[in-house]
Amino acid sequence: MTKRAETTERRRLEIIEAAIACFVEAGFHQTGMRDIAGRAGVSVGNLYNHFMDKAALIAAIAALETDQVEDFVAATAPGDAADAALDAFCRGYLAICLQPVSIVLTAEFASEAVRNPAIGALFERNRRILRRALAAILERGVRAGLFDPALDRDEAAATIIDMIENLPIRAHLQGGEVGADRSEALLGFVRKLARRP
Amino acid sequence: MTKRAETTERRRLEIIEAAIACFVEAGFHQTGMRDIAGRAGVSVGNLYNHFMDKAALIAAIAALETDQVEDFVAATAPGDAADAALDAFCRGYLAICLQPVSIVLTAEFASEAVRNPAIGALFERNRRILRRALAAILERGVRAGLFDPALDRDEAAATIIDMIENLPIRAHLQGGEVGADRSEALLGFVRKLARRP
DNA sequence: ATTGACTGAACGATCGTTCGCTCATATTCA
DNA sequence: TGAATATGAGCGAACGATCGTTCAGTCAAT
Repeated sequence: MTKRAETTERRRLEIIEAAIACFVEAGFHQTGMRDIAGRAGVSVGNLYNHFMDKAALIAAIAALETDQVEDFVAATAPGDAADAALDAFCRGYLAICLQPVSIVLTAEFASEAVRNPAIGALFERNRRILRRALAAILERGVRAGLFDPALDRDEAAATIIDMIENLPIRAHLQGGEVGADRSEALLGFVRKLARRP
Repeated sequence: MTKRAETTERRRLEIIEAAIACFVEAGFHQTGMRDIAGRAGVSVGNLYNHFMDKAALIAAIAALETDQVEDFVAATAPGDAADAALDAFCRGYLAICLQPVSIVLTAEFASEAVRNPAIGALFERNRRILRRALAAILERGVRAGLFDPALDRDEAAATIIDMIENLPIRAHLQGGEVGADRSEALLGFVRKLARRP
């Protein structure tokens, strides 16, 4: 890669990070291009050399999240026992969702996705990656006789992911923290949901 | 009530309903006061005779939701057996959340609440009413020996409410509907979560 | 005679985006 | 290799549109 292309990519990332910071603080629609430019230490006009428009910036952030999710899913070892894998998946994804960035952006993306199909597709794509990985763990557990054979794997996976994503948001709204007790309570619910009757 | 006060209140409701319709279509921050005024068949200036500002309009909608939630909670008969009451609560609240208005507004309020403390307080108030009612049902079930005594009533109640609220949103994003199968799957998860081991 | 619902033009601020411009770097050619 | 050319990152003023809000004025109900 040439030196020019390197600095361009670095700048691109700087802009994305500035945009994330702004969106977290103020939300998509309350953040202006001038806010992002100012935070990134760049002119307004230059934003448009790196991104077609504001929507492209939002999409780039969603794409960055896809990378993070794919890395996480790839790191969940498929060799472990299913019950241990389920625990590891929940703990790992909860750790991701507990980041302040995630808390706000998840809520922000969700509300945007409900109305904006383009964002909705990107959002749904991330969810599908997670859902499939978790459903595979559940399937493995059912085959091993660990989990309830009557379990609807896909629906259960989607429900568990929702539970994990919502815990930090809920805690944030109640003004509290997600301590070890709450994490363990969540894990208990998940285990109970998967366990055979 | 005088005739004047009557028409004023009717007008106030018309404005709120117009605002809801706009917010559902476009979201809080993409909806202008002119959009609301136009939809309500009223001048922009007149909006400010009924509501201090845009935030007051949003708050009024949240207050309307509080009424709906309180009515629902009051209607859940405390005489029923706890397991039947749990079913009824879930089905009833799911029916509320399945309304298109709820789907979008729930997501919209959640993302707004994360950042805006005033809205967050209103939002959290509605959640608390629901949480307490459901926690009471769980408590009754535990006392009757129907539910798991080790259950964290509050945390379980909050989790169940999240599950119910998220099912319609998730289905909407996936482009599908919430049929009887999905509703029943959700109910199964809830029962499993409450059941004693 | 007084009140207050109602109108719509107007205000200043801010929005996303464009555009003419400069300048450092990369590429091409003598 | 050195000079000429092409490229695109970067700037910031300016554009038209739209934002939430105000206000002087009208008119029907009290």
